[in-house]
Amino acid sequence: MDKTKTSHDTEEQILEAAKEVFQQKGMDGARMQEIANKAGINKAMLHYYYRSKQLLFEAVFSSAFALLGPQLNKILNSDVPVEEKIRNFTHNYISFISKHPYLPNFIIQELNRNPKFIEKIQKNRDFPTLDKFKAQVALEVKSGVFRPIDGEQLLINIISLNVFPFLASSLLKGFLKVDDKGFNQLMEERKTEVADFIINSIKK
Amino acid sequence: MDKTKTSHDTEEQILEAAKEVFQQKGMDGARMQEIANKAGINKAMLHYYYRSKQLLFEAVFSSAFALLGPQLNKILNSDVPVEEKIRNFTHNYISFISKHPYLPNFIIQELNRNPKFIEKIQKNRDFPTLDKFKAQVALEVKSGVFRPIDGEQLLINIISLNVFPFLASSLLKGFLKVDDKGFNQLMEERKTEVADFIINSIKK
DNA sequence: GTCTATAGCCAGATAGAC
DNA sequence: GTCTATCTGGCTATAGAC
Repeated sequence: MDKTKTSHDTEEQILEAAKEVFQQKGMDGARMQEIANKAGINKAMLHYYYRSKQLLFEAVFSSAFALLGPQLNKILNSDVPVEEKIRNFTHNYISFISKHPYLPNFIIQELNRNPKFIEKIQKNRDFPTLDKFKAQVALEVKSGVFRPIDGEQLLINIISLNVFPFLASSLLKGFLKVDDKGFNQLMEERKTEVADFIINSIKK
Repeated sequence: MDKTKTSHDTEEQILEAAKEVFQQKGMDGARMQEIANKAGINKAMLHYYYRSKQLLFEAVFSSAFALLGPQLNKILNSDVPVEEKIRNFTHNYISFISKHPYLPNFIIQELNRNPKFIEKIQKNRDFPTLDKFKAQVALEVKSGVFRPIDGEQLLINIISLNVFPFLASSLLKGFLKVDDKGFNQLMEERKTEVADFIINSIKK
């Protein structure tokens, strides 16, 4: 057990604990003490490794955002037809969410709080590009398979239908008067319902 | 200018200022000082009228939530066909949002932070009910006008498509690489695009 | 009802021993 | 690298004069 190994472990434990707390409580609601407790170390160590709450937060935010790129690239830049992309994305999204339940809400919330984060992240090399997806959609429209629809609007629709219900789960649970079990049931049905809904709409 | 009038004005000014600050910053990020400044009065007055930050927050939250009921009742309980409800709701939602830009995000965020709020609000007498809408949809399905679709799922879809883009505006702006102007243009197009998208999907 | 001044607390950050 | 103890500032809330 050399020093490097120990250092690496502690740093990693802090980041894990910080992810949990920041993603559930947000920047303003998070407490350094809670992160320290969850990491099983002292509050002073947080500052030793990350200097300040702000810097620790940014480390968490960047690593959270980095998970989104691959998800979106799946739908944008893979080599399959649009229809299959939609089915894949819709079906896979629930399992992604169950691994990272607080992630979409966290990202959207903190991005609204501080929109300049987006600039930083756009410069990232694996930031997803829309060109391929838009070209695919345009081709399907031109060849008469799809009704006329803008690729960007379609993409907004796909993301909206998949992401929103999890963002607003509390609201929907209250509104539809279902408990956790009932809500999960509805989401399970959406694995196929959403893709059908989209494809019914765009196909001629 | 009697005392009652003065009192009423001050209380109202505080609530207005509190709405702005709480809806932009959330419970944790809001500062009583900022609310006082915005209301043009002293910090002590906030406590004089509302006792604590928590109670002031709850006043803001309740009044924000109360705006949602009428919006949803429009689509759920008016006496027009489903198709028309969808067009009306979709078209009207943007002008509603432009009056209350931070409202949906605020409600969803704070509801996630503290899900017990929903219980309080469900007891409200004008809490929207889904029965009529679900019956209408079921009838259209039975008579063969709509393809088979569950009313609850359709409702989730309608809300998702309309609300999400505004919730995630920062994310979408960065992602689609558009500025405020370009984003507003996209949202303007959605006034008709979203309704078409939904109706194309559900109509046989 | 409205203000100024301040109490009291809590959280982020640091000093310094080991 | 890790800890305990402490500083410092900022925020909610209240006391008390007018």
